Amino acid sequence: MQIEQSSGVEGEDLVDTLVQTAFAVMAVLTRIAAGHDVSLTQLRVFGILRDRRLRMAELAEFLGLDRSTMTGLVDRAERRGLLERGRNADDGRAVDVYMTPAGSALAVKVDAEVRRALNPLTGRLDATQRRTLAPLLGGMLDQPND
Amino acid sequence: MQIEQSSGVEGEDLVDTLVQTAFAVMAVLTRIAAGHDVSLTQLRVFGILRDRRLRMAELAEFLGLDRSTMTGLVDRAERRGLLERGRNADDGRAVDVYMTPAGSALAVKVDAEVRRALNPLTGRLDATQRRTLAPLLGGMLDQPND
DNA sequence: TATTGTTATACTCTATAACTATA
DNA sequence: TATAGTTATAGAGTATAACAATA
Repeated sequence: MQIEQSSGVEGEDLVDTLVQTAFAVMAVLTRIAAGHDVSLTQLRVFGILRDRRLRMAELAEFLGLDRSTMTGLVDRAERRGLLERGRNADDGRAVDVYMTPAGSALAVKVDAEVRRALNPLTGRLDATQRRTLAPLLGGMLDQPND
Repeated sequence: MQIEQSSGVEGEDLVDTLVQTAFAVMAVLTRIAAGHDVSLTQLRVFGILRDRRLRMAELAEFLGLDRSTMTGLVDRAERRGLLERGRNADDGRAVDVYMTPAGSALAVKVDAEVRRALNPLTGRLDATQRRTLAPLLGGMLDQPND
């Protein structure tokens, strides 16, 4: 399996390559996120809340994290003015979370940087290869994993 | 970019798909690692030390982490009998790290689990697609990123 | 009674700065 | 003087258990 981003990719199988690709992509994301003093998890939060307003519990569900973990995560982002909490109209127990304009602006900037960073990676493929790769990866993701 | 593992992959571009794939793969790795009470970083250490004995500084370099971070990382793994420290023959300042038999055994077990978990993912592709995908991803990884 | 979110607590990962032992 | 590793410290991410407020 080789859980590292070593470069030599020749005879290994698809799983090896998948794992190496995943680590390479995560390294890029982590580096860009760190450049804006946000964590990978916060990046995911921004992606999820881009066009949604969710309750804490729903956000936790999306992220696969415990509800108690969300408190600190949202606390820190709120303290920096990137997220905000608000009341939920339907349920007095629930707390909604949503992006602030500053948070959205940061998300857009990070998105652009990620594209700029990853494009040279995907750019090593020619147009035909790119058109081939996307649906192949997409096909793998189509169904949720066990 | 959509930094989340939502399922709908239709019109997005290759970068989106790549990021989603990376998150999906990392989720699998994290879950399996957690099942054995090891972190993703420790999994990477096992991958790197599989067939090598490295100095602390070299291991840090491979992982892209600070040397001070390695101390705790190796401490915890050593305390659990998965790694060991030893003297370096050439340099009295250096400390070598290497897998114990127990560590290697765990690495083999985790490796098998990862393959079992990821194969259904790759298994959704037919043989031709699999033969196409591997070299495409490999081509992207061939050169180190900026 | 059950659910939502928070708090208290504990552990891991991570970095920076200061220290020691060796080169 | 420079390098290797560790320690001290601080902050983020994560989970479990206990709790208050609401349903």
